[in-house]
Amino acid sequence: MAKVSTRERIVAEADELFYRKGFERTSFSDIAEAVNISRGNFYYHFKTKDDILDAVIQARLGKTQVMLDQWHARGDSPRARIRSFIHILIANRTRIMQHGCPVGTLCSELAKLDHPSRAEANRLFTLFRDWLRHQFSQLGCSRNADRFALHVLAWSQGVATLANAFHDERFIREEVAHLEQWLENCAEAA
Amino acid sequence: MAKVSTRERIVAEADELFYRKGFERTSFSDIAEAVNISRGNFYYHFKTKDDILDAVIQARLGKTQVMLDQWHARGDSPRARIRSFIHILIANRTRIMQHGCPVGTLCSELAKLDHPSRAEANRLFTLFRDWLRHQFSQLGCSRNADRFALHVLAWSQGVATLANAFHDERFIREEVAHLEQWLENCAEAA
DNA sequence: GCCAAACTAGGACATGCATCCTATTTTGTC
DNA sequence: GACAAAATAGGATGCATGTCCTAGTTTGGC
Repeated sequence: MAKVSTRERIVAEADELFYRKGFERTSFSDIAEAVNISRGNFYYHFKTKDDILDAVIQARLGKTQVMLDQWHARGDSPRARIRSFIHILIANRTRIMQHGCPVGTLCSELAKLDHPSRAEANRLFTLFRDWLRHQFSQLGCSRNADRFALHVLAWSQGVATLANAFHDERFIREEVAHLEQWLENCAEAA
Repeated sequence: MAKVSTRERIVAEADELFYRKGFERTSFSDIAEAVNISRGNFYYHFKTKDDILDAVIQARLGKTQVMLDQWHARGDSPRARIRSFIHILIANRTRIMQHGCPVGTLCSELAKLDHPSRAEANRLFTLFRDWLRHQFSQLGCSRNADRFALHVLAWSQGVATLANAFHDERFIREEVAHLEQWLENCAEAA
């Protein structure tokens, strides 16, 4: 059965709404309505809106870690794992074109709000960064591992931002191909 | 004298505040306080908050066009002009690390809000895109001009997003150097 | 100097929001 | 089945915000 707790449902719906509408634009009523509970009940599970944000960030961190672990469990090569990362852009293209990158847009929004949880949200970036760095190291790019990691991360972010603005799927595919090509050659360049 | 009109001051302060705090987070009171006029006076100049946003976008479009024109007036080569574009990242690095790219963050925010002025804000991207495409054409990359334009734009966006998250100036400089290097070679690759 | 038009001030209003409070229902345990 | 604890409902509260309104002040053309 594995009944989903109310708390988990709140976090899941908040996650989705924060992604689609942004953190600030999402009200308690929005989430309560989505979860189908009363607004008052809410405060039994979370004291403040910021608490929900924290829970959402933790949930995203957890889900991301699970995803990365799964890629490792498949026994792929480091290069294939990096390719998996790049391919998130393709897999999630529809939503990225609609709402941008979940990580990038959240971090940008919290930066503008100068929100206390900003640092915690940035850990989502750090998680990918560290993971990518590790893959590049295993690929034999130890010296440039962190630079390459940031490079791939930045590239993905840029693609997501523009894909969101221009709603352009072809652009995503072209840039992904371009980035994959770079990935094939980067080991030698190192 | 060239006395600055109240309207112009409103637009200038709103521009700045929208950049620093985001559109939604910026209230009428914030702008009124910054301009040093009463909240009521405001509505003599702008009927709604959205009207101010439109004015800000138009102002940004105008300023951007002026900047591009100036680069042309200097008589630089197309490649040097593209380099000028890339160097915005360096010139504005402090603010980018604090608040991100003014264009990217605005477009992202309006996308999340599903705001009517979203398309108009995207014209800021289009302005750069068309201009970059033109430069690449003159560089002899006609076939890939638009692809390259989008590529440079995306790259810059990605750098701005990560620089904002990680507050990392060295990263900006490295990526700019990297991008300049790409620029030197892209004509041949075309 | 007069007068209409441009401009400014500041309070009023309705709305939406995060948060709080209290009363009621459900659930787990003995 | 009793009872405490967990969970839920929904109204109350206070505050900030966008918008409106009306009354006062300044300014430019004659």
